[in-house]
Amino acid sequence: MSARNPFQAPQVKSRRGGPAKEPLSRDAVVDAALDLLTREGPANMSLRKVAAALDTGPATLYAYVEDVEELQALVLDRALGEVKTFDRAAHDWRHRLASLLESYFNVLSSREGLAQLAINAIAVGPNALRIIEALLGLLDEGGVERTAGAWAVDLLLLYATAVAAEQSQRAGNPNPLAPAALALSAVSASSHPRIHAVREQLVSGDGAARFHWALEVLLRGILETPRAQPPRPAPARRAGPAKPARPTRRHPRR
Amino acid sequence: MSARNPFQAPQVKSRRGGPAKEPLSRDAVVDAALDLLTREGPANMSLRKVAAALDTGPATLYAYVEDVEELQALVLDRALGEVKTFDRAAHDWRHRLASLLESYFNVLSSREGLAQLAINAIAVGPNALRIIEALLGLLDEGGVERTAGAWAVDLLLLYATAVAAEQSQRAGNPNPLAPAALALSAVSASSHPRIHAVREQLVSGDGAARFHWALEVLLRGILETPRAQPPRPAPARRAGPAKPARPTRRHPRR
DNA sequence: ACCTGAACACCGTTCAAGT
DNA sequence: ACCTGAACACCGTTCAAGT
Repeated sequence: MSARNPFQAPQVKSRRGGPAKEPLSRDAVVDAALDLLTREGPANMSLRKVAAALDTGPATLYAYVEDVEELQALVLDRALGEVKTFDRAAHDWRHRLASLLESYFNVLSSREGLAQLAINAIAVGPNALRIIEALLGLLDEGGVERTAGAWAVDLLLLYATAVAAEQSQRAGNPNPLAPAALALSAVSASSHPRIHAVREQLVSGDGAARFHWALEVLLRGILETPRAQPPRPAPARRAGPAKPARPTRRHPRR
Repeated sequence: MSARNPFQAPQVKSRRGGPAKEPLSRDAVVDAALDLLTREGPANMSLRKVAAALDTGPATLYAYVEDVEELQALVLDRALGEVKTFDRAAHDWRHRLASLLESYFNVLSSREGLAQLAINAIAVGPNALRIIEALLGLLDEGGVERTAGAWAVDLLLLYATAVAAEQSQRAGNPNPLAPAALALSAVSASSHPRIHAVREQLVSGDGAARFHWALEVLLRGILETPRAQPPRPAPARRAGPAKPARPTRRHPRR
């Protein structure tokens, strides 16, 4: 808070590139940071570099931002502004949900280091809220019960975030299949036969196919898994065993 | 520092605690680092602190370790040695799988910062391989097809790791429900009605119930979701919307 | 009162000099 | 040949002095 009103400026002063100083603001700091992240990568989004980009000393930023963690959270949410929370082309709720998560995933993947920010900061900025609200709505439309919906949103975002982070950190390495793939391809067939047998798939590059498969996995599971505590009025007994309710499942094949 | 030991006898090199030098080794470095992580937290597992704990200068460690990233990977795998890959009490493959993932989750949660390491490093050390091999075996036992099994292992570990990281970083904050819960509880009912309705569950503390619910979601989904591309020779048509054509760069590298 | 240069207490990594 | 102190190029954060 204490957000200096951005309209309060006396006059416009050449804004781009020029070293001419303009009054700082929280927004300007976040803009500069996201800009730096986009153009120069995550290693260059330090407070000092951001300050330098704004042509001031590192101490100055502390007037607008509590600490570096807060700056990162603000940058993340600013970037999440690009996530499209609805897709007017898709009418089926499942497709709209897939489309939303894909947009989220793509935005996180669009800048190196952004996904890493999303993992470290629990996103609760205005844009994160917009995304969560939309996801809850879609799941509700799909008939998912409320609490399960809340947990499901967490699970879906966790997954999309983690995959984005995993892939983008691979992107950081010059060699796309650097040490991990190398180690896996070297696994001996005798000591680890199953890994050996699927060593290709474990590191497989086809991110899109995997992403859609996992989304399908998550949605099916979410639609079919009731919470441990069934929604019927419980008897006098206290709330419950930590253990999952009995599987009750046939063994589906294929 | 560098308190020269007055007892600096050319004696046997008393191994614990004493500043008497013993020959370093990669193992000793990893041990010291894990020890530091366990006792002093992730912020204190810097190369410099590890070197200091071993009573030497920071440059010395580079004889045993490529860089800090490698050290972190080694520490992670050392810690993963504690994961129990089989549980003789449980006979059902589902329970054994749940038990294994729980053990993995518990180990990552046992030291602050460990889960964070697991997210950043793609785990391919010997203990990670042991865990992956065991998971592949369990899924095979459950009738999951090979490639789906490989993807499923990735998904299951990703989830367990992400949850551990999410929770442990909450643990870092003095107030367990610090800024995230606060922000969520403040969400207005009019602008975000669905979030408002489930604001409790979104941040809900009952980690165990959620973990089991999610595991159930993942397993059901995995068992019931065939891969997008059926194993028959595909016709000319493409399977999906097929996101971006990947760069296909093939630099020999290194 | 506000702003910020300089200082503080750290990093990871490199290198040349000492043994 | 090996080891490592010192140096280099960075961090985030604090504070006192200057305007």
